[in-house]
Amino acid sequence: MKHYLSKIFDEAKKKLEYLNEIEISFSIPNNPEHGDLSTNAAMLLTRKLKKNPREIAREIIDNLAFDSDILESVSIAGPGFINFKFTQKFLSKIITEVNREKENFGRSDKYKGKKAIVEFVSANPTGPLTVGHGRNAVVGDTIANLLEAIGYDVDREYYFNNAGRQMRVLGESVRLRYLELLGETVDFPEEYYQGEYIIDIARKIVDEKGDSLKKVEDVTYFKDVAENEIFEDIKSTLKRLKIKMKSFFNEFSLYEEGKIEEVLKIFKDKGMSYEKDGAVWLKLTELGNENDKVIVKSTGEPTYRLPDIAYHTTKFERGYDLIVDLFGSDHSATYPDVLAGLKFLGYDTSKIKVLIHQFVTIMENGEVVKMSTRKANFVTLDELIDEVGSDVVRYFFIMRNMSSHLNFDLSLAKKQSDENPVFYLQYAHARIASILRMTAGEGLERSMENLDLLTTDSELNLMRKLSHFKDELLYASENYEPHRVANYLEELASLFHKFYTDCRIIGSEKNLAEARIALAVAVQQAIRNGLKLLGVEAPDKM
RNA sequence: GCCCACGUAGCUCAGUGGAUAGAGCAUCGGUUUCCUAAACCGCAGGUCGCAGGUUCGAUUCCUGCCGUGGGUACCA
Repeated sequence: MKHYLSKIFDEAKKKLEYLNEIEISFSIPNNPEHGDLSTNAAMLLTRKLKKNPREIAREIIDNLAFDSDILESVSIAGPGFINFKFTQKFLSKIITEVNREKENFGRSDKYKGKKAIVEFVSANPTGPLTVGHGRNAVVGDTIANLLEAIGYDVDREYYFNNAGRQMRVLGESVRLRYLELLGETVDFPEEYYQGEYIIDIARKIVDEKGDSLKKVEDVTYFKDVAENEIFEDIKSTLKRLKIKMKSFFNEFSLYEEGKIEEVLKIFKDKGMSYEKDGAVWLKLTELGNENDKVIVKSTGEPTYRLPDIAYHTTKFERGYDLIVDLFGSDHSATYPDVLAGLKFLGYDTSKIKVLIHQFVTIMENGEVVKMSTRKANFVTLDELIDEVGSDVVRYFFIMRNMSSHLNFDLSLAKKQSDENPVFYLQYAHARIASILRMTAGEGLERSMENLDLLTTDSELNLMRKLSHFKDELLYASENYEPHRVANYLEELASLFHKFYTDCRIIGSEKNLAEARIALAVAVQQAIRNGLKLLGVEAPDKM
């Protein structure tokens, strides 16, 4: 629809020069009585032309050469909107379009040939994924799906660090629990990992090695076992959510390949770093940031900034056109340093899109459940999936704008009742499947021959909604706002349920019934395609 | 203190500078001889945190204030 309007406006620009001076956009009016699409072009020109916007609108309309088979009416309304109402004939074409494109309906090739990398989850293997990681995992995977839907070739990457202090503490935590299981009295420090899973890992070591490691003080073995166990657990959780990473990038490889040294040397050679108090500092103030920051500690160990910068240089070297990083808001302070460093090294940081999602608050029985990996009192993502299933988990994490705090009501989610919006969507899909089973039994078949019989408001509104699917997906993808897809699908499902109530199929005249089946099938396809992008099942029966 | 988000109906939240600010849940009422009532329809519910500013027009953009969360480490 927008495509057609852009076309006739381009024609009009030849006659009305002033149309070139503004950006003409079309939006969907809130009130359906205002037509299918509308533009505020005339209002934007009031100042420039010093004329009444309604007069300008009149002039624009007089210069629009439109086909009356496509546009039913073009009218001026309110302060100077131009409203466009499309014909039934044009609207119903969407049904044949869906039928033609099937599982590709909604997708586009706008970014075909471009390569993108989406880095997400990136939790270090120190414990099971928590509900907090869940939001990151689901949002990241869905964004990757959306980028693929608009043509990108997308790689999903998980970045992690299995060296450093965190992991030493992990190894030591396991060792102490191991000694405990062997009957020794140990003093287990509060800052160590308190979770039950540490004891499970220690028990496994006891089972396999008995007390042979009792005298071993080096934590390497304990650390390695813990890392493997935990990583297997993380991977299985991701798998349950249907998340498949292309690669797991280990920070350690940056040291092995000399990337860290390389970057450090450049900073040093170009006078961008200096030593103070035994540490190496990066002159971030010279790059426009607030404070200089340490990149190598006095212990000789780099802070996360240096490997992060080195890591990102590999993303550039790997030739990506778009580099998406998804972090929780607790990382919001780290990326400006990394970007500044990369910019200094000469990389085009406009290719990097840093996305920050806000925290998840878990509510249970009206109370906030506090989460911390180190302390024991967290809800794991796995437990959550056990309770409500992968579909509900994915949908709950995606249905809100990532910039808003997410209130996850555990008691409600556990209910698995009809209060849950994901069932509403799935039910619409299942209901159509059921209709198709029933109508087939009646000898009715989908037909594209008489789509002009679809003239009631419920039918027209459904066709309008379907017509917007592609634009909605493109907008959601380009703006990294996956929750819009969920919102759109809920609206589509709602319109379908209304159609179901208003327009019967079995019992209607044959041509009408078969045209309605065609509409229902198109809706089902759109819902299925949308749910697929969200990673949610589209069941045929519920 | 400073930096980044957020603040919309009782609750959870949509809302692409536009027209009468919407949905779900919760409350109350209605709809089934008929393709799944996991649905549909209706009632009620709002100083869009507060105060300024820009604009023909601001929930939307800017500034200040208040509130919530996060950050401000030689933790990540």
